[in-house]
Amino acid sequence: MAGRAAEPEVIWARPERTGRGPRPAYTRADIAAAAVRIADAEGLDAVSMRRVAAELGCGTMSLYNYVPRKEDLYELMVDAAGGEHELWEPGGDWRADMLRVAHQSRALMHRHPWLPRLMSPVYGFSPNALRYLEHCLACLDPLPAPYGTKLELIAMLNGIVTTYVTNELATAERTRSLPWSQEQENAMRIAYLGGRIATGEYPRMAAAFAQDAGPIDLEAVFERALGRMLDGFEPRR
Amino acid sequence: MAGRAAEPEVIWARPERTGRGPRPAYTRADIAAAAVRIADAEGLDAVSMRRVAAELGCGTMSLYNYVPRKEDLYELMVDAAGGEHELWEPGGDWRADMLRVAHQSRALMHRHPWLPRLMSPVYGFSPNALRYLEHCLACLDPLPAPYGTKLELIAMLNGIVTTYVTNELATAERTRSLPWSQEQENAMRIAYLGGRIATGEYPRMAAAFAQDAGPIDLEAVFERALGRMLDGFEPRR
DNA sequence: TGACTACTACGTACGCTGTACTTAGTGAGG
DNA sequence: CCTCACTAAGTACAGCGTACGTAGTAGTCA
Repeated sequence: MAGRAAEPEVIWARPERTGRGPRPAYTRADIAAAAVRIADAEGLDAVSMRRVAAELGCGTMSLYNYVPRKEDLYELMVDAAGGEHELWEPGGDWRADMLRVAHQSRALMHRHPWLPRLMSPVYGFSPNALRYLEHCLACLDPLPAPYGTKLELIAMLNGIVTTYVTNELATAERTRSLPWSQEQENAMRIAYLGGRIATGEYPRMAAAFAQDAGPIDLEAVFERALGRMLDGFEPRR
Repeated sequence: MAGRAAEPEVIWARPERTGRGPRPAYTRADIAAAAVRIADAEGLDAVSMRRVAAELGCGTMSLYNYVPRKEDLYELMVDAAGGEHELWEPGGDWRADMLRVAHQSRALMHRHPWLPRLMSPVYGFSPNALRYLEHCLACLDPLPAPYGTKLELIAMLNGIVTTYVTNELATAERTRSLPWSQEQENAMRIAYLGGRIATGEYPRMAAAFAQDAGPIDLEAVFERALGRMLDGFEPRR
C-alpha cells in the first residue's frame, strides 16, 4: 500500500497488443471471463493468480504478461461485469430511467456478489464504465440541471446501490452460511440484544425493537432509499 | 468463506474473562489499541496477527486466546474507533444534530482511514455501536416518524458517509502515493479521457468535461449529498 | 491439602498468497 | 538475415492465517 513506484499506469492506458513478437495466447476478455467464472462459483477469495492461470491453462507467471498487478485483474473483472449492463434508449422520464438503472445495477450485483467489494475505487474509467456513465447522462437529459449536478446524482445513486446491496448480501450470507436455522439465529441475536437492552442504557433501542419485530423487506427499504434520494434532485423545489 | 462451522459466535457474546486459570496478560482494549496503532501508522494491510502480537510483546498464537479469528480482531478495532465518537445532549433540532453526527463520523474516518474498509458488515452490535445507535435515535426524538423510518435514516446516513469518505480517501491516496505531481496526474487523466472522448462515442461526457474543468470541492459535495438525503425525511412533504 | 481441570502461553508446521527474477523461445521490422 | 521486443514459464522468497500439540498456571472441589 505504501511503497509502489515502478508502474502506476492504469491498465486501460496500455494497449492490449503491440504487434511485435509472438501473438498472445489469450485476450483480456478471456482472462476476465475466467476470473469472473471462478469468483461466481467459489467466491472472490478463490480468485488468485495461480487459480486464474490454471483455469486458463497457462503457467502462473505468464498471467503477469497480461496483468501487471492483481489489482488490474480486479479491474478487468469489474469491467467485464459492467459489460452486462443493458443500455436502452432513454424514454424521457429521468426518474423512471434512473430507477431502472438502479434496479439493473442491483440485479447485476446479486448475480456477481463479489462486485460491490471491488467497486470502492468508484471510478476506474474502464471502457464499460464510460459506456455506463454516458448512458446515465443520456437518461438525465430531461433533467434541467448542470452536468456537475447530474454527475453528483449518478455518484450518489451508485453509492446507495452499492451500500444497500452490500448489506443485502451480508444478510443473505449470514442466513445461508450458519449451521443453525434463521429462527435460531434471530433468537440468539434477540437474546444478546435483549441482554444489552435490559440494562436500561438503551431505552430508544428497546422501544424500536418493541415497536416492530417483524422481518424487514429489504427490497422495499432499497426502493424507499432510492425514492428519497431522487426527491432531493427534483427541480421544482 | 464457505465451510466455516465450528465457532460462529460473535465475539461480543463471549465474556472477556471467565475467572478460571491464570489471568490474561492483556485486555481486549489493549489488543484493539495495538491494532489501531499499527493500522493508523502503517495501513490496514500491516495489521497481521504476527504484527499485532509483536506490538503487544507476546507470541503470535497467544493472540488466538483472545481473538478466535482475524475478523474478530477487526471487530475490536471498529469498536475501539467507535468509542471515539463524542456523544452530546441532543438540542432539539434533529437535522442539525444528524449533520453533526455525520461530520463527526467523517472526521473519525479521516483520522482512521482503514475504518471504511472494515464497516461493510454494517451492524456488528458492538458495545460502542449500540451507544452510537442509541445516541442517533435520541437526536431523532423530535422527528415525528416511526422507529423503522428513523433506523432507515440512520442506515442511509452511515452509508453515505462511508461511501463519500471512501471516495475522498481514494482520491487523497492517489494524489499522495504517485511519484508525479497532481497536475501531471490530471494531465494524464485528461489525455486518456480526451482520447476516449475524441472518438465521439461519449458526447455528453465531452460536454460535461467541457462545462466545468475546475477542481471539485469534495467537502461541499459531501454536504450537498447529506442535505439532499435529509430532505427526503422532512415530515412536511 | 492435594487432585482436577479450565485456562493461558507459545513454538512448530502447513498450505496458501503475490510477485521478483531468470531463462528459453518466437516472430515481425529494419 | 539479424535483431530485439515480446511471450511463456519455472523457481524462489517472504509473508499470511491458523491447526495442532505441549507446557505451565491458578481457581475449584473432595
